[in-house]
Amino acid sequence: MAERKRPDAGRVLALLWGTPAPPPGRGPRPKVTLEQIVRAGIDIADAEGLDVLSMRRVAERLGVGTMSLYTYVPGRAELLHLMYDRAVGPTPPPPEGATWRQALRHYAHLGRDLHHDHPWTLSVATPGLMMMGPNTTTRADAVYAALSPLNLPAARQAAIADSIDAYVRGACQGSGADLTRAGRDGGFTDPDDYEHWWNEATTHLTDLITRQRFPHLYAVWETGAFEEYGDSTFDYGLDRLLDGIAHDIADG
Amino acid sequence: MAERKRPDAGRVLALLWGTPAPPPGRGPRPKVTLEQIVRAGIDIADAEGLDVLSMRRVAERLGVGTMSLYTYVPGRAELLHLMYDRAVGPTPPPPEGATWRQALRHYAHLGRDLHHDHPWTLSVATPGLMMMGPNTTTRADAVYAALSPLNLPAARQAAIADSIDAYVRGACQGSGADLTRAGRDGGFTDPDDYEHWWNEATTHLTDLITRQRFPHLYAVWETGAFEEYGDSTFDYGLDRLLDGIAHDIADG
DNA sequence: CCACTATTCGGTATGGTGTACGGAGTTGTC
DNA sequence: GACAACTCCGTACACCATACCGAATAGTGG
Repeated sequence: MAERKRPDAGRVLALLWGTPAPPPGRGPRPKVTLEQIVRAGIDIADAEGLDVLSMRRVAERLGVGTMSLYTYVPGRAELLHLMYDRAVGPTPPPPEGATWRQALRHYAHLGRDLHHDHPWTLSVATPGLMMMGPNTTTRADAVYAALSPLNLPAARQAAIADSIDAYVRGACQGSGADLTRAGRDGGFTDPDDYEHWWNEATTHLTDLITRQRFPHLYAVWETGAFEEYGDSTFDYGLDRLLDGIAHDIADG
Repeated sequence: MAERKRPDAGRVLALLWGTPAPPPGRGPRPKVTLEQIVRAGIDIADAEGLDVLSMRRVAERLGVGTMSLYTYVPGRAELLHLMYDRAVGPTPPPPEGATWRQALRHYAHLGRDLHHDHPWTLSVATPGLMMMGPNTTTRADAVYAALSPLNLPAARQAAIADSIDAYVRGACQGSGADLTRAGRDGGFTDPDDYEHWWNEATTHLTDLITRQRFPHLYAVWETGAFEEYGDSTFDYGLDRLLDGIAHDIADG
């Protein structure tokens, strides 16, 4: 990585929102499209993780020279933004007649699915409005649409939406749950290698995390509760958060 | 980055938990200590972000050759683990006589402070037990100690602790709040540059995010609610989550 | 049809990265 | 004094993003 190049807000927004097919220009026929580049990037990141996603790799996969990509995309950082918005994709509506709470739960699950299917989104997401592409924006609008019947002050709506988003991101990132991802992030190519590493680590850890030194943690650890993180754990926290929000709204 | 080296669980755990001063061995006097290396890494990451933290930079700052670092640390990834546990540091206890809820809130704020003071911890944190150093473990034990009087099943305790941790991480990561960090992540060195970029971006965004296309998002956006993320927003979600947990516990 | 011009393609070069390897030098021990 | 263990670190390699620029291409105005 020899980055450090200042991004161009206008350019990346134009790419995110821009018309899909500019009229065929003057030079040689383009060998690839922006669409293909973004898709190739997503494929690589899905399969092998963000840190092997290099411009060379993308170009290779498309059968073009590395530098040709720069005709379509200002650089790697901007490509990541485009990938993110495309990975978000369209936002299916909540079931007909859903309450605000069911709708928020629905959108939270969409977020979880996104991070599950494309784990690299967790590393790209530097929130703020930096990367508000059309799909991301549409999804945000849907969330506020679900909240709007409640007639809450804007600041409260934002706080609610932010809280849920924070929980979803954090929960997906955390939890040694997805062993494949954890292994990949740790530098393993082969999941079996990771399995081995994990066993070795826990072996050493059992020598260190003893009942004497860490009694309370140990009590939970020895039940194996940490190895059972799954959808139900995700939903537990989400439902508590929604409970709390519902209670706040009812009071307020 | 030409990483892809499989980490060594035993080695990194030994470094994390190891005796601070091994007896002076046989060769030349060491010019640096592990302690100094870790501290230098933290200083650089705090000041300039994770992606300018290179082995060369660390060595430079300490006045040693780059490769000398590898005498003390197996590689960059392991250094990050060491930095993380040291950044966590000791865990001050909650106020005397605190309820479980006050204690959890206390620890959540400690987490927020960590991520605030050392934003790079958010990028390092690949949870799971990969990097359970002594400080991290101590903090986890403290959290379970706060929960233990409630006599909840282990799985429930884990779900509660995970939820709060998820929220804290997600909330710190999210929220365009910390402009300094956001700017640095975006590739800016000078905060003024970032300010300028931000203004340009919002100018363009106002053309795209219109009342017609995104009415609900627009309604919140136009109040300026998104620019006011701060401690109170963090606490809003945290308190909702704690409310929900309290309600769940009371129900049995 | 020709010249021009806008545009794409991509080779080369620069300055960065992590780290494998191995030699040089230093120190405690026998 | 010899040896062994240890630290330091120069060199080398593979990889990265990307600046720069020339070559090739195709539509357009004359």
